[in-house]
Amino acid sequence: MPPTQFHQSVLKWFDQHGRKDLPWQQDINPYRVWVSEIMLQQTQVTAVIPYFQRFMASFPTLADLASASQDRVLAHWSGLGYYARARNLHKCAQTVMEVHGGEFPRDVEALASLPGIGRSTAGAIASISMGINAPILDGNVKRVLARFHAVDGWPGQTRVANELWALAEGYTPSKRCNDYTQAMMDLGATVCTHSKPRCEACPLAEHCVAHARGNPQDYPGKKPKKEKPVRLATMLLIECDGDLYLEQRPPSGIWGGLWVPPQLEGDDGGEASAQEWLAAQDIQAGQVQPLPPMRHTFTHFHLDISPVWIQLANRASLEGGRVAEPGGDWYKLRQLNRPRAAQDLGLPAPIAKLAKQLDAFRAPLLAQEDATVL
DNA sequence: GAGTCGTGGCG
DNA sequence: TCGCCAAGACT
Repeated sequence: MPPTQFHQSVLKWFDQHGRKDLPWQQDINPYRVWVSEIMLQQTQVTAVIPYFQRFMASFPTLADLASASQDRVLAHWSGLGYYARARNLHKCAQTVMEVHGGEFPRDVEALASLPGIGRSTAGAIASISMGINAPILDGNVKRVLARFHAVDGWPGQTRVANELWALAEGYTPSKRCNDYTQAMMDLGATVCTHSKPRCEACPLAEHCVAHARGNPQDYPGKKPKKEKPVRLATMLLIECDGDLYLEQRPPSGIWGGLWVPPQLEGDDGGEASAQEWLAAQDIQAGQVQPLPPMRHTFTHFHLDISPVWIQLANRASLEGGRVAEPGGDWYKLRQLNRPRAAQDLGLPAPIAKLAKQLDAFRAPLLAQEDATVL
């Protein structure tokens, strides 16, 4: 099928069925498109929309983002995952301000050299917000092209990726490249879906090899799977008079820069381990009580969490035992559990959940204490 | 090339 | 409940 016919079919379909009302499709400019593309990496549209809205309300321009603190940027990312995206986003904003005079370079390679922007994201920003003829190859486009040409193999392999990039480049039109880019993503997201593709609604079905073979679901090839290892952690929910003690994670790695309770890694002893830890730290605690364990699954491992609620009579008892480890701070549970937009703190999703559980756990006990006093 | 890096939804 | 996966990039 000649490229001209291919993109004409796709554009015609887009005019009738494409999405045009997503938040980042309004008031299009490189900044908004860039933020949306970063948020949408490995993340579905429905999850991104509220984050994008809050983000734009707080950081309307590139300059606003560049001058914000990393903590505040991470707080706006809290719950969205892949936090390196937020750290790179912040760094990228500052780079564009300092190196490019506050304007994104109108050049795909220059875009791709910026932090957090790879080849595909650079193509999306360039085509959608600048009208530059540049191909993209995100998960949607990979799926559409792999099926259309029945490309065998997993796209993680260089050979397969090169093949798909060549196809993507060959089909990208010089006119309406912005609509074409959006159209291919829409087609992959709404018609050529990974399970139960709606081939009857596809403008390319007539010439699609996988459709002709009757096995579109077999493309693209699946990534070879591996067992996810299980890691253990006892999380110490140290609480004093409604405040929770949290520490900031190191700048890179899991939950980099986010706030979490002290944890005993590789240990699921729960209450017993917590007691041991308290004794070793020479900390006098009040009540020590286990909360229901939870499993949190990352891309490449399971984390089995044993939360323990540790009540302290006063904060000094903790500070006395942990003077060697500064960097922690106290946060009001009530504040941690406010709606996300009001938060000023980046919390990983399971930690936010734990904070809520702890609050719920404490409520009836507090009521009981009040009743006893009366 | 293989690992690392989150989270929520869905079958 | 559980595995798979969704608008990838970086080391």
